[in-house]
Amino acid sequence: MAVTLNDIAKKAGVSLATVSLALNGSNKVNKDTKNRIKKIAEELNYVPNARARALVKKSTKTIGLVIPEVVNPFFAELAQSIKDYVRSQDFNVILCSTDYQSEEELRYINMFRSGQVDGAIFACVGDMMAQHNDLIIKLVEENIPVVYVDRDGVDHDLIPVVKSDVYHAAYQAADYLISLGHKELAFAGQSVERLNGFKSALMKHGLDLKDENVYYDYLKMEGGYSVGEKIAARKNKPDAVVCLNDEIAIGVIQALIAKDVKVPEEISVVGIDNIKMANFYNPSLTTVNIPVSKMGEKAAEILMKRITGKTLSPKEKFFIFPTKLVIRDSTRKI
Amino acid sequence: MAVTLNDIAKKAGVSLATVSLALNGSNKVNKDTKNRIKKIAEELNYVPNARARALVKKSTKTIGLVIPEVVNPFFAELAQSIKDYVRSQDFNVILCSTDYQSEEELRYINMFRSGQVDGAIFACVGDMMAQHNDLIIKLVEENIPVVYVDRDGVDHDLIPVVKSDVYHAAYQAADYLISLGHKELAFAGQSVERLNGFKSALMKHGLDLKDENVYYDYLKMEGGYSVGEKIAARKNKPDAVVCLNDEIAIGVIQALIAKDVKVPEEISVVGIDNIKMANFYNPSLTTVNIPVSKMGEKAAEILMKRITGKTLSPKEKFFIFPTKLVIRDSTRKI
DNA sequence: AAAATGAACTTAAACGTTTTAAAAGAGGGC
DNA sequence: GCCCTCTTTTAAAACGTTTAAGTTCATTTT
Repeated sequence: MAVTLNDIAKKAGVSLATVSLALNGSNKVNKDTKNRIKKIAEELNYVPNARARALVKKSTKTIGLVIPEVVNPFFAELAQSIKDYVRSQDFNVILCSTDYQSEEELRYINMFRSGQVDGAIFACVGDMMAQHNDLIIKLVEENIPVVYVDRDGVDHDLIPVVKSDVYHAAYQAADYLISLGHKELAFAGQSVERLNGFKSALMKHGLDLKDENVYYDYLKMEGGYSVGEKIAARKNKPDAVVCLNDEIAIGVIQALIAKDVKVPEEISVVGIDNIKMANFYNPSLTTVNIPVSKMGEKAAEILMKRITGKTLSPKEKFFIFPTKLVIRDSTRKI
Repeated sequence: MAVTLNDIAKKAGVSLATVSLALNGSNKVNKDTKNRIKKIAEELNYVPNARARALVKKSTKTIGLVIPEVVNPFFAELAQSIKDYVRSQDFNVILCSTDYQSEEELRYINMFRSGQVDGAIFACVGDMMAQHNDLIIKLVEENIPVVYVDRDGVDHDLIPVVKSDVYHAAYQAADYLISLGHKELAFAGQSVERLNGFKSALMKHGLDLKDENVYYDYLKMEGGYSVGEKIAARKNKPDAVVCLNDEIAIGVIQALIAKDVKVPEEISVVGIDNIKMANFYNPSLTTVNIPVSKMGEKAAEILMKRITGKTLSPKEKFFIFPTKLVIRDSTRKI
C-alpha cells in the first residue's frame, strides 16, 4: 500500500540501503544519485514509516505527560507549554490525564514501560492519591527518563523535580492579608505544603488558627462554592480566606456574593496560580502568581536533556521557581 | 537491557513463537506450558515492546487530536472527553495543538501519514486559517481514518463530521435578546456560521444590522475586552451583544463593568458554549449550551468504528447536536 | 606495475514482535 | 507396523527501517 524504501530502490535501480542513506543525507552517497533518489521519493510521495523507524532507533520521539485533568486552566497551560517546547525538538506529547485515579496512573506507567514514549513528565498528583513512586523509579532505572513537576520528589538522583515554591506562595497570601489588617484567616483546599506556608505566616504574626477555619478538602470550583456557602452561613465569619488555587477562590467568591456577603468589603479572598481568568473575574482576583508556562518549559527542557543523554547541572535536578503576589480587587485594607 | 520474548523462551526451554502464542492466550498451546511461560514472564517482569508490536500489527493504538489550543475551556473539555472514550478502548491520544498556525497543522498531517497514529480527529480550525482539506483527504485515502468536529466538512464520504448547530445557537441567542425587548444588537467574533444565525434572527424580527455593530474579528478573552472598551466608548451603544463564545463574552463584560457600564442593566451580553466558568462568573452568564463532551465522545466513537473497520450508519456520517439556551444573569428584560 | 587509498554502493544483520505453514509427537484404529 | 488425526511446538517470513561491515572499481602513490 504505502510506498517504502524498497519501492524507491527498485525504481532508482539501487539498493535499499543507498536509498536510506541518500534520504538521510549521508555524504557517502554520490551527489547525483542522491538527487535522483530524492526526486523519486518526492514523486512517489514517500514518507518514512515511523513505526519501523521507532523499532530500530529505539525511540518514538514522543513523551508522556501525566496530569490529573486537562479541564483545569493550570494543567492546560502546563500541557500547552510542554507541548510547545518538545514540539520545537520534533517530539510529540501523549496526553495522559488520570482524573485523580490512582489506577489510571498505573496504566500509564505500564504503557511507558512498553516503550511507547522516550520519557515522561509527571505533574502534581501529589496529595490526593496513592502514588507509584516505586514503579516510577523502576521506570527510570529501565532508562525511561522522568521529570516531576510540582510533585513531591522522591529523593532519587535520576528524577529531577521542577517546582514552584507553593509553601511560600501560601505564606505570601496570608502575610499580605495580615498586613491589610485581617485577623481571622481561613484556608480552603487540600495541600500540606500550602497549608503549612499559610500557618507559618499566622505564626509569625502571633495569630492562631481555629480548626473551623480550615477547610481541608479536595476541592474544585464547585467545592469552593460549598465552602463559600458554609462560610456565609456562619455567625462568626473569618475576615479573609486563602484558597489553594484560583478556581477554588472563584467558587468561594461566587457563593459569598450569592449569599450577599460582599467581597472584598466583608471578606477578602485570595487565590494561588494566577490563571488567566483571575484577571477577568469580577471582582478581579488577588492571587499569587505561579509561573506555570515557565515551569512546563523548564521541565520539558530538562526531560529532553535527559532523553538526549546530556548531563544536568545540579540546579536542574531540583529547580524551584519563585512565586509573586498579584494584588487585585478581591482584597482590601481593613 | 529490557527482557524480550527470547529471554523468556530460553528460560522456559521453548521457542520464541510458543512464548508469543502463550502470552497472547492462544489455545493451541498446552495449558501447563502456558502457565509455566506466564509465570516466567511475570518473574522477569516482562512487558511487550510496543514499538515492535506496532510495526508488525501496523497499529500504534494511538490517535491524533488536532485542536487550536488546549488553553481554552472548550477544547480542553473536548480533549478530555475524547481521551476518556479512546482510553476505554485502550487507545491513547497525541495532543496536537496548532496555535492557529496553518503550518503546524501541516506538520501534524505529515506525522499522521508516517503511521504514528491509527486515526485522527480535526477540531474546528475552520474560519481562521488556511485549511488543508486536500491533504486530509489524501490521508484518509491512505487509510488513516479522520473525523471532523465542528469543522466545515469537505463533502467527502470518508470524512464523517460531528457538529453542533452553531448557526442555530447564534439564532437562539439573538432571538432571546429580541424577545426581551432589545432592539440594537451587536455581534463579536469571527465565524460566518454564527454571524449568519445571528443575522437571520434579526431579519425574522425585521431589525436591521448596522456595520458598526459587527465586531468581526479573531478574538479571545482579551479581544473581547477590547470590544467591550470600544462599545463603552460609543455614544450610541448597542443594548445587547451576542458573542461567539463565553470567553469573549466574559472579556466584553469585564470591560463594560470596568468602564462603568452595568451588565445587564444597561447592556445584556450572551455567550455561546456554556463553559463551566459561565456559571461561576459574576454576573453569571446567559449562554447557549453546546454539548462539547457529548460531541467529543461521539467523534471518538465514530473514529474508533472507522479504525476497527465497522461501517457507519448514514446518521453518523453527519452527526449534528442541538444547542440549548441557558438563561442566567447577564441578560434582562427591557 | 603492484599496492594502497578512497569513493560509491551493497549485503546482511538487527530491532522484537506476530503469524503462517510446516514439523514433530502422541494416540487410535486397522 | 502403517496410516490418520489431533495436539503441541517450531522454523521462518514478515513488518520497514538503520547501520556496520563488506565489496567493487577507479584513482593515486610508490
